[in-house]
This record gives sequence, C-alpha cells and structure tokens, in this order.
Amino acid sequence: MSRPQPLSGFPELLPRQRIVEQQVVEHLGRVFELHGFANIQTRAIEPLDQLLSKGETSKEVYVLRRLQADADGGDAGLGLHFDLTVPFARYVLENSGKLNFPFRRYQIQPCWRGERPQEGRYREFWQADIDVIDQGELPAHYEVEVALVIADALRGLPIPPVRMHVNNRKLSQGFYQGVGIEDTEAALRIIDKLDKIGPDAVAKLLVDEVKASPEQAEACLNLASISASDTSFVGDIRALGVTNDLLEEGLTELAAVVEAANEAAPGFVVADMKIARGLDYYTGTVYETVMEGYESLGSICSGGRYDKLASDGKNTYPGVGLSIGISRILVPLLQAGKLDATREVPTCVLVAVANEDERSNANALAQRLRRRGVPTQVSPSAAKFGKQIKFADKRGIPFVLFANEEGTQIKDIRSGDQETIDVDQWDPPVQDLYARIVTG
RNA sequence: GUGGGCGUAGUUCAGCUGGUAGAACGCUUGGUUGUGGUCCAGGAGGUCGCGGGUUCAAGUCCCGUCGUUCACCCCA
Repeated sequence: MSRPQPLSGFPELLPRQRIVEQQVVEHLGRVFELHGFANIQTRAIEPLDQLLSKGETSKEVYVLRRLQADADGGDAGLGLHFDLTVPFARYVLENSGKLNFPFRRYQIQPCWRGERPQEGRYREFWQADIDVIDQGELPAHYEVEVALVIADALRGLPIPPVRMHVNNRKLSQGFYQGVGIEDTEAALRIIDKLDKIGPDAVAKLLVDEVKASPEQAEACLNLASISASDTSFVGDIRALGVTNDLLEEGLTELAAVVEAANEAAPGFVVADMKIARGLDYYTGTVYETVMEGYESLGSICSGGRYDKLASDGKNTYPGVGLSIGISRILVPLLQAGKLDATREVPTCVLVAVANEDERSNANALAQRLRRRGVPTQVSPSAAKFGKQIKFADKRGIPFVLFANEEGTQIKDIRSGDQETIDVDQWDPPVQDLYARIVTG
C-alpha cells in the first residue's frame, strides 16, 4: 500500500474539475463586486472561545496545536473556522475604527468541520459568503438585497434551478409565545427537523421537550405547514388566530422581503414557515436554498439576520448575510458528470516541434501567440506528428500549430481542418480561447 | 460518537457451495517511412487493503484492524 489513499471528507479535484470550480469562484466574485461588495480574507484560525460561543456547530471545530507544545502547558486555544460569518464578526469588531458602515463584503475561503463526511458534506469545504453589517441599526431592506445578490449569483451558474426558502424567526417565536410555549428556541430547533422526521415525530418532541400541549403542538405544525410564493401567507397565518407583537413584527418583515424579492427576481423566493436554522445567532430573517433534483443535499446556500453576533459591549453591529456552499454544489455535480470543462489545461494552441533543432523556433512562435493573449505551449518532444496531435487531443487542446519553410499552419484537431495562417494575425474563435464549463 | 454495506489491474467491476487470478475501458508497441481519432494484431500491469486464524489448499470461511461508503446527529 505505497500509494496514498484519499482522505475522506477532504475532496481534491482533478485539473479539469478545478477549472470548473475556478470559473464558478470567478463568476461569484464578479457578481458580488457588481453589487459593490468588497473582498476580504480572514485568517484560517480563530481563538477557540470565539468559535465555541456560537452554537452547536462549534463542537465539530478542528483544534490547532503545535507538535512541540509541552504536554502540561496549556495550548493557545486555537481552532480552524467552521464558517465565514463568525470570523467576519470578529474582524468587524477588531477593525471597527477603520471600516466604513454599512460595510458590505464578500469572502470566498475554505472552512473546516469535523463532521462525518457524506455526499455534500465535507470536512474541508469552500464557502462564498456575503454580508452587510452596520453600526447600531441595520435597515431591513438589506434583508432583501442580500437575497437578490444571491439570486443574481446563483442564477448565472450552469447548475439546476434553485429556490430560496425564507422565514423570520420573530414570526415563528412570536407565534410560539402567542400560543403559550416558553422555550421558543427549542421549539424552533424541533420544527427545523420537520422535513426529516415528519409531523408526528415533531409533535411528540414538542410535547416531550418543550412541554407543549397537544393543541399547542398542533398549532406549531399548522404554522409550519404554511408556505407561499407571495404574501398570501400573511392571511393564512392571521387565520390561525394567534396574536403577539413579535409575531406581527415578523409578519411585516417577511412580507416585505417576499414582496420585494418577487418584484426583482420572480419565482426565486418562497416564504416557508418551517425554515428555522440550527444556528442560534440568527434573530430575524432566515434563508435556506435548495437545488432542484438535489433536495437531499439540504441547503446549498443559507444565512440570516443576526443582531447581536458582533458586539463589543459599547457598540453592536447587526448584520445580514448568506453563505453559498461551493463544495456542496460542485462536488456532487462534478462527480455525477453534470459539469465538466472543455479541456483539462488552459492551453489553446500546441506548437508542434518537427525536430529538436527547431525547438527554439517553436518557442519563438509560441511567445508571439502568448503576447497576443493566446495560451500556448510547445510540444514536449519532437515525436511523430501523430503523437503530438494525440498529446493535444488527450488534454483537449483544440489547436496544433505546424511550421515549415513555407509558413505556419494551424490545425483544428476536432474538425481536422488545417489552414495557413499568420501567427501575428490569427485568433482562435472566442469560445476556444479559454476552457469553458460544459453541462452534461 | 452509534449502526449497516463495501475493499480484487490505472479505472469500473466479475470471480458460484474454498482448488495457486479474469473482462471491459485506459496505457503501450506495431500495421501507418513525420498529421491523431476508426479498425486489426501484439504487450505491460495484481504480495486480491493489512494482520492473524481454520484448512492438504483461502480472493472466497472466521476474528481483528485500517480505509471507504450509507444512515443517525448536525449542517454549506
């Protein structure tokens, strides 16, 4: 067993798959920047106490320790970040004096969680995260805006259709208060399991764990069953006859998000009262996004509003943001062959070498193409031309350039067409200049 | 962490109730005297995950171990 085995949960891509990932990341960054989000990077590690205070997920934090650290000496208490929101909140507090608010940023980096891997769940994975964070108060319209940025970003990708399910925690918790349930946080976590375990099991959990009466449990399930792609859910919820101030606040906020989103990106957002989110720092709007045909992956893009995540005691910095699970989307699609690249190298032209004495001429030709922006490489050996063409073919390089006393000829190896060209004039068709993503 | 499936060639897999290892694809050489892909003929490549046990004999049965995968948990 001398050949290394892959490490479960740490996916590594082959060159042609990486080309797909690279272009997806570039696309996302471009869209985020079109919407005025600035890019930042944060370090891979955070102090453990920072990570551990933010909910259940933190139990899966990878801890960092120097090999040389003495056995008895306490380690520094560092861990790899498990998302990009918590590091961002820390970054905002640390740099609050140097940032201008409202601050909008995007971040595309790997995250680590020590969970058992599964399809769409990895121990090292990439997230693309956008957030808007303000000082003191965060206007509600940002809850619409971040959703629309994501709509723009995801709809521009060659992936199956996606739909964003939105809820508001005030709405749910206000409703639970209104029916007389005390531990509304716990009720939320239980309702979040509805899709997985079904209504009967949820009702039982509500009765057992938050001491709900069967009637209260049924009211919660009635609420959770409501969903709509327009603001009609408001009427449906009012019809349940529960009154509560927090509920009203949530209704107003959610209605605003759904209405504005429908106007700007019809069909993208649906109000769904069973969305709750496991992370406990969310305080208002919460989002989950599913990809058509890949519902079993769970949410491929989630987030929400957090009013108290970033606070230094004096100032609080409420924010709202969403994270796209790049690995969760891409790795399954790549493995299923639904996404691929047109070639596995950036090279557009391979310059053939007739014999080794001609190599410097071939290098010079290649350099002339490169100067004009055409990715070019020179054949590794002066093998038979058939072999050199095969070299290009196996990598998906579309063109081979031949040179002799009479001039230079370019061959499109897909069609077999070959023509005499001037290397200082010739351009490949735009679609062949760079590798492209193709869907299968 | 708990429970189930699976580890055989580069890859995907076959190998019956135990009898000293097979296919397809890929790779490679030639047919093709410097232009690939098709076709034809040849070739290389495996300590059957690892360790132990049962047996005259183990890829096959048993135990352990490691890896992997699925479900639970949780989430991107």
